Amino acid sequence: MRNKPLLICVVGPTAIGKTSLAIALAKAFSTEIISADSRQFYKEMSIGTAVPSKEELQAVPHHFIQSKSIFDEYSVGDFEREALELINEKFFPSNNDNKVLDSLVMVGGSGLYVDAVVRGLDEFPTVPPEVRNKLNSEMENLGIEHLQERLKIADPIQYSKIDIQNPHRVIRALEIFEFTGKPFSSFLNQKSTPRAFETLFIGLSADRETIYGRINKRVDQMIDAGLIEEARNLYNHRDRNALQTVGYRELFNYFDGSISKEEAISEIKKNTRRFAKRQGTWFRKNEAIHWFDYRTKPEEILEFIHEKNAK
RNA sequence: GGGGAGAUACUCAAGCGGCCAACGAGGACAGACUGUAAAUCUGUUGGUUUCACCUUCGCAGGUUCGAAUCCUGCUCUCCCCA
Repeated sequence: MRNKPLLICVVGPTAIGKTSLAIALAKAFSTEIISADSRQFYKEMSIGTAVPSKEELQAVPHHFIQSKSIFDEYSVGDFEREALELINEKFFPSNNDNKVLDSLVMVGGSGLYVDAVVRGLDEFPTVPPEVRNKLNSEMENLGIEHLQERLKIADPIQYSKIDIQNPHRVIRALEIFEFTGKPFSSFLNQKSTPRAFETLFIGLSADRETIYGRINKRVDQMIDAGLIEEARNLYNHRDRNALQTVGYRELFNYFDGSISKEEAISEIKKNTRRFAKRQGTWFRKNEAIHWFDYRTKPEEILEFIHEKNAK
């Protein structure tokens, strides 16, 4: 008999079948689903992010799906806080009338978001967007070298640790310094917050060819389902961060005439394949994941979880 | 039938006597990753016993100390005139 509740994390590359497995598991455990998918959060996007269908959403209570707007400022940190709060409330309700759950299912292909909930990030203050905007334009005008030099002085530790060629990394470290006056590295490795639940990772996998085949097929289905219209309605907001997303960017390029429709579609496929590759790289190094072939019956995985959980 | 242009690694494409296993781009593969993460960035991409050697630039010869680069013939592709 275990003493901590269980968070079952379903991970794997895009289009592998995480959604339906998660639903099967949640049903079996009479519990609910937390989405750890950095793009399914947004209510303005649905076809291109492959959010669960109406039926699927009705079958099991889902959290975080389409709960935000692309106009919101939303980050992994926010997600970690909100998800933890929710998990806590489900496992240890503050109100005695609420049902106590002893397990929850979390699904998602966003490695960093999953890890944030399971392992936690260090605490950083929220930096106002103007700080980053300023750094972005500084980079445009003066080049990355200039920012690198600044970081070298502001935070030599981080400077030697991060990929200095990567603007996102350099700017992030600098924005923390700019806003707080303290180096980014000084926020690292604060006290680790222990989780009040156990985590069990279930990974779905398939050989490369299979994944790619599924991706190609799914992209065609998205187009048939009206992705082009969905993207067209968002075209005016194409600069929003949430819309820096595979399936939308390529169509924006089609709308402004830089590529043809056919090119856009094959670019979506290509970029989705690359995305799946990066997901694989991220998850592969997580040794806690128990991998299953994508065709494995949910019952079999269920049995595995029960076995594992009894120990 | 006559005239012209060209054949370079997975693709496109530079190179026009030595600094070339061969610029660059694409693609593919691999990797990184603490609030932009479906983002962003990095590396590799002829072979091997990998700080060295071997085999490559349509094919076969030749010139040269030395050729992807020059010469000859052949094969194929494209364009123009008939």
